[in-house]
Amino acid sequence: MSRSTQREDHLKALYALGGSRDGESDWVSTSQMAAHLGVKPPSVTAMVQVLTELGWAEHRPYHGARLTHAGKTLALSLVRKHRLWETFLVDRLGFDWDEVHDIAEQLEHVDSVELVERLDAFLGHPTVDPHGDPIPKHDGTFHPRHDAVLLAQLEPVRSCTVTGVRGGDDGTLSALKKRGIGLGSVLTDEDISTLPAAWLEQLWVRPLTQTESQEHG
Amino acid sequence: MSRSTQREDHLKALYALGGSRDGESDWVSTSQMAAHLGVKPPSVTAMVQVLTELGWAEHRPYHGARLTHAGKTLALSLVRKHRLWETFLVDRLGFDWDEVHDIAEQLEHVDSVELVERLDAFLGHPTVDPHGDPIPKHDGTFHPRHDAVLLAQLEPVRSCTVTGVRGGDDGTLSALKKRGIGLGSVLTDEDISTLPAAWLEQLWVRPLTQTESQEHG
DNA sequence: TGAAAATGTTAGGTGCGCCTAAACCTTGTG
DNA sequence: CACAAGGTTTAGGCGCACCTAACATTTTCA
Repeated sequence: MSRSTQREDHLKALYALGGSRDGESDWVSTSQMAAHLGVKPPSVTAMVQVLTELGWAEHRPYHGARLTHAGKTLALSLVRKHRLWETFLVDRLGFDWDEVHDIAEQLEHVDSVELVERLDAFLGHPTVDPHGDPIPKHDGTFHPRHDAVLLAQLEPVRSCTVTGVRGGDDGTLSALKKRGIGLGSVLTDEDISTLPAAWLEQLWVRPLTQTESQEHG
Repeated sequence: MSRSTQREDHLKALYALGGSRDGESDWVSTSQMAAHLGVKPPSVTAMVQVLTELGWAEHRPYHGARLTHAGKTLALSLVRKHRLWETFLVDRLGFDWDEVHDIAEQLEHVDSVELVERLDAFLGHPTVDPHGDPIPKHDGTFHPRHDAVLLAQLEPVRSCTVTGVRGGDDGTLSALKKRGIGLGSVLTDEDISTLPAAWLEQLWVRPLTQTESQEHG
């Protein structure tokens, strides 16, 4: 990979683990990042120091690292590329949603601003990727996610439609597929009670409307 | 770039410079490759030795290197990827034909057989890329190039249509574009006599049919 | 509160692709 | 036929990202 691919991967890890709240990102520990990236903690320490010198992260030794504003902007542009490519792979090339992560991972490191913008236009400026995750706009802001909530926060628990999967590693995705769960799937109360607890924090859902509820009894 | 990107680039250089005749490739000198790849000769020597160990090239010290059959097959799969991506960039994303080389260079190193085959299908199994160069099929053979000949071999010289550009570095391509020459351009006898001599070896052309000749006086 | 356990960083080393400088062919010429 | 000129390979280093082992700090809980 090009010299900067590693930097980009660490930046993305920081974004993925540090939370993307409005305002500031959370502090992320070295070993968390190491686990996420499949390397050993000392490697992360070294890389985080580079990111710090570049002004993309700040590092409190023994406590963790987090993105600066500049770093977050950059991370968002990577997320944007990743999700646009995933959309291309699924919508245009017909891949399944659980097959595209690794390929998009490689495609997202292709360096050309023009390419991203043309791809975006070609796809019709999509607002969410095939996993239901929102695609950042060119300026780094998100299209608002309408009425979706995490399944764990659905109160009271009732029937709902799956609108997205948070995180979205291929393992979870194929497990979901095996159970017949995809974007747009309808989950009944009983369905929900039989799901692995971990998934409650991963599934974005939208409660069914009155009409929809009737159709699904 | 991933560990193997360098190997792939050297392999492609060997293919590009060694000629793609049916049968055997020509011997290519270390410094030729070095110039082509933008590195120094000793680096090429080292890499060629690696390719030799992998069974992709043979090396006669002080004389040069050439592809083995296995190496050629691999090189062709890279050429295939490159040209399919170029086709995508021009036909689907609307890039100009002289802008796409560098981007395709990066895209071609993405590692996924499935991706290439789906891209091929998505593009409608094209037989030539936007420069008019033939796209190798999955099995490494070429679609036959119909009646095209290099302009230098056009005998007798007469009006013709441009069907391809050999080599196709971005410099030559934009020079061509500046003179209004692209795929499908018609060149008259006079046009041809004013072209830089170097281009005669680079332009693939097809003589005009009777009917076409009349239209262009 | 003061170890022991858990976590993070520094030190030192490896592989890879690249470089420059020096030693080594091969070739063309007197 | 020798030797100068030119291209090629070997020798020796460098930067980068990674590792393991050793050291430093923070956290946990008796």
